[in-house]
Amino acid sequence: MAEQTTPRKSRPRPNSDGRREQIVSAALRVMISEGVYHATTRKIAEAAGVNVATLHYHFHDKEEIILSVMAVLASNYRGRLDERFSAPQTLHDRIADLLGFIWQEIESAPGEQLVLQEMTLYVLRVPQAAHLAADKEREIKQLYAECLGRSSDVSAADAPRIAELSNFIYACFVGILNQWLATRDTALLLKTTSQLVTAARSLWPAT
Amino acid sequence: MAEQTTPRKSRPRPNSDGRREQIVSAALRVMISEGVYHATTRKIAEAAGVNVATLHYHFHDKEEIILSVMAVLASNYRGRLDERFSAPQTLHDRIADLLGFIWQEIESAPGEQLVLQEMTLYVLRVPQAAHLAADKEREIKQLYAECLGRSSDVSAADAPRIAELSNFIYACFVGILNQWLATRDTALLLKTTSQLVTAARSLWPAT
DNA sequence: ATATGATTTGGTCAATTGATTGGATCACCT
DNA sequence: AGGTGATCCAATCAATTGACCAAATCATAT
Repeated sequence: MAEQTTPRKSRPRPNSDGRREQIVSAALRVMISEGVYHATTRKIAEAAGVNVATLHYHFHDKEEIILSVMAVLASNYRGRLDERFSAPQTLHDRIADLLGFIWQEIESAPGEQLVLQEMTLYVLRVPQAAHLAADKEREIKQLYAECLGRSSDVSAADAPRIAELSNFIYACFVGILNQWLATRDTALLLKTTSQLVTAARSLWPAT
Repeated sequence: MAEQTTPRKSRPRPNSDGRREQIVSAALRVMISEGVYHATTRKIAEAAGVNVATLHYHFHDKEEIILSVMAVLASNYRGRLDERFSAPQTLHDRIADLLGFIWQEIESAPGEQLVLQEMTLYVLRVPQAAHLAADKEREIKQLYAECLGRSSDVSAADAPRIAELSNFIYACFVGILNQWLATRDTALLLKTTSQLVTAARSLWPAT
């Protein structure tokens, strides 16, 4: 089995560098165009330009590929959210900015969002992977909480209430996203999102 | 092909009454325990106690069975929501009551809710059935709007704003439901739902 | 250059899948 | 009783799928 995290080790190896990433990337492309459940090993291999057996050389089985795609999606999202929101801002403004950023993420890659939703339901049916759904929830909520918690007018003592607010925003926006995936009604999404901004602000009475 | 809507016609038939319902019900049971994507014709036939070929006698193909299950789920939901909310009530109270009712629906049949979510994503990958996802959205929103619109302190002229409010409540609660399906954290769902009640009320300033 | 181990490949297997066929069975009519 | 059409079933087909194997290929160390 190949190592994926450390690109170079003491023992030299033939050039399989980045092959896992290449396969995972191809798998994501297939999933975007055909859906998680129709992403077969053959389609993935073809999209990656490698033989089907090569998939099983770098990955134990198909499920490991799927879960790797999920990890990559989550990691990408985390990265993009992290490298933003450095300038000081009031909570009031930051709530609107955060939701605007999330919408921008969706608009720029709607296929990935649909895959992410499919993936969530997928892991719920795999007993040994079901915890990944809850893990993803917790992680994203944590990111939102950090983002909102660093607002200029929020103190560290507000952390618990910020966590509650972040959870509310996250949970509700997932629903708005689901609605958009089903209807592709962008005007409606923007309208509902602005309602969510208003509602979220109303949940934060000044201390 | 058998007729499903009219149980009795002028021309008499052998005893296949209710066979479609029997098969659809078995399909739903399989989907609840194994997921929409793992509901094979053989498992459905076994659960229904009939031969696999009988499935194709009553249904054109497997997809027709799946879509029938979706129709049944939506119809059941519509029915249960409709036969409630007859007593007069203020909008303030009705918002909380509606969300309480929805949670009760989920709690009493969580498996069906997961299937419904899977079904929504399923139809989005079937071009000729993708419109069903948007249809479902519109229908449920319509139900919520009717429910809230019949509040004692709401006039017919408020219809557009009631529609907006209903959409907000529906969209957000779908997100809360998704979170609960992933985490099964009931305490969190109740907390977030009460936040949604507060937020929704704040979106309705008295005219 | 040759050996060595990592990597890739074509070919293949066993299992599962949705769907079909032809005949058997049933209820009802004359 | 015999006919008729609807209904059901055992058996099977063709396609797809995930996984595996033995041989070929490649990169590097010696």
